[in-house]
Amino acid sequence: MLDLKTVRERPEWVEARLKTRSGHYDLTTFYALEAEKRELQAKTEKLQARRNEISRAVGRMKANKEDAAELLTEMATLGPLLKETEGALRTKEEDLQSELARLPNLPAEEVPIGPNESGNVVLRSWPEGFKQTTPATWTPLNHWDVGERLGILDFASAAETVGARFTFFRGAGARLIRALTAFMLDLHTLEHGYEEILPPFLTNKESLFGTGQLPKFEEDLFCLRDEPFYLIPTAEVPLTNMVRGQIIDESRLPIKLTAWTACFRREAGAAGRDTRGLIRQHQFDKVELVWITRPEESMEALESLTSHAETVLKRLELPYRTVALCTGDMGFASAKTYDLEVWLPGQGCYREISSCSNTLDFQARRMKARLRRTETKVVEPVHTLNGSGVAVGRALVAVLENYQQADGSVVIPDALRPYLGGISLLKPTM
RNA sequence: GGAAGGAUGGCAGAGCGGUUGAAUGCAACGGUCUUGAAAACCGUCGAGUCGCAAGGCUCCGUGAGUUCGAAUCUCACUCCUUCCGCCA
Repeated sequence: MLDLKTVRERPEWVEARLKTRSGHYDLTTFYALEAEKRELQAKTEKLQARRNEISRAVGRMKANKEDAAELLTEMATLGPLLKETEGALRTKEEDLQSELARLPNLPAEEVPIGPNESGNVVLRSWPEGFKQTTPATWTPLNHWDVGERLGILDFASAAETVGARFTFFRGAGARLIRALTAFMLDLHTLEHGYEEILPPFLTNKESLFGTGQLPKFEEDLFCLRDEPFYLIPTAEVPLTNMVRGQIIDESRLPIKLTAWTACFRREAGAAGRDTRGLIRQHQFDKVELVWITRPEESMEALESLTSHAETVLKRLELPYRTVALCTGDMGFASAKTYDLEVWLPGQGCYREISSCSNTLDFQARRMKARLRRTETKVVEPVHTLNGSGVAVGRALVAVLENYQQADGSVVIPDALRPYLGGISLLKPTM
């Protein structure tokens, strides 16, 4: 949620910033609503003040056994009028709020301006001097071919029992998912200082509003038929909402949380895209990183958080690059986003494996998550950040494609071996 | 699922329908005292919103109702606690 004051006081700046995003945002109805609302508010409060005055006077007169008939007559007309005005104000406020809630965050000043992903800027690649070459003597396979030959990915069974965009991981495949998850959680908790959380995989409307998935992106979510719950599309939702409604002592910040969860997405707008393989599933595992910070430290925190996600890929020795998303490609709540894209030799391209965002106070305002300054006692919104550290399914894709050998076998990355009970090589079964 | 109780400020915990935005305690902050600290004492101490300001208005789980006036009365809902049943 944008700060109402900023939107009101710097309209041309806000509009210019919004214009750099994809989609167009017209603020004229917003400003009209805002003006009407303030007028109504002034009127309502004047009436309320009078009502309070009268009831105080009536109380005093009754105590003194005086006659309050005249005041009661005034209330007879003022009462209904007030009720009507209050109702109108309330409606207007709701309209205004829902206008405001539909506006995305303003991109930070340093974010490159661009219309879509073509405007993104590659900041760095790892390892340095990495060449996107493929072996001369053999052609790397797609991960789904690698996985099926190893007997660890079973798409057919999933299609049968559930439908498209689901997978059964079998044997070493299931174990690899578990190993990747444990490796990432250990890294973040033991070396990067995060608290591990195991949150609920269901959430409610309020939390989804807090992080910005609702009201605009309902069609991306799975919801239950008989209960008012949604399946989480990312652990960002429960983790960030842990501080919802709270006033946190400045001394307790930053709060750094990590969690493994399954994530559930409708992928409603992605029909026909990435239909094969693990890249775009309705359910996938992800290790998430969330920071709750003081405003002045959030941009630095974004660099740390991103480096923590990068460390996962470095330890797994997976080539990747770090990309600054441009204004046209950023998510709704984000003010600044870095994507990590991992190299997939089987497909000959880089694919997103992590997305790290600073939402500044955008989610905090929606959640009413605030901090209290130690010195001044002033209360102000916290800043929230989130990032994947990293997507587990896509990490498996990257391992399968990068570690495959000419004979169809897959070498287990060193970092994962402690989690795989000594397995160091997966051999094809067919 | 059944029964009972509860929901008030950072926490604890009062609150005859009318200066109660809310006693009291703790915590916190400022000060006095002290070489320093502790203790003691004095003071400050909820959030939001409108306004240049003075000041006004809103908020005691949520919504509706009764009333001139509701934290306080009525109804519905939500959540929490305890007991019973069921259950991974």
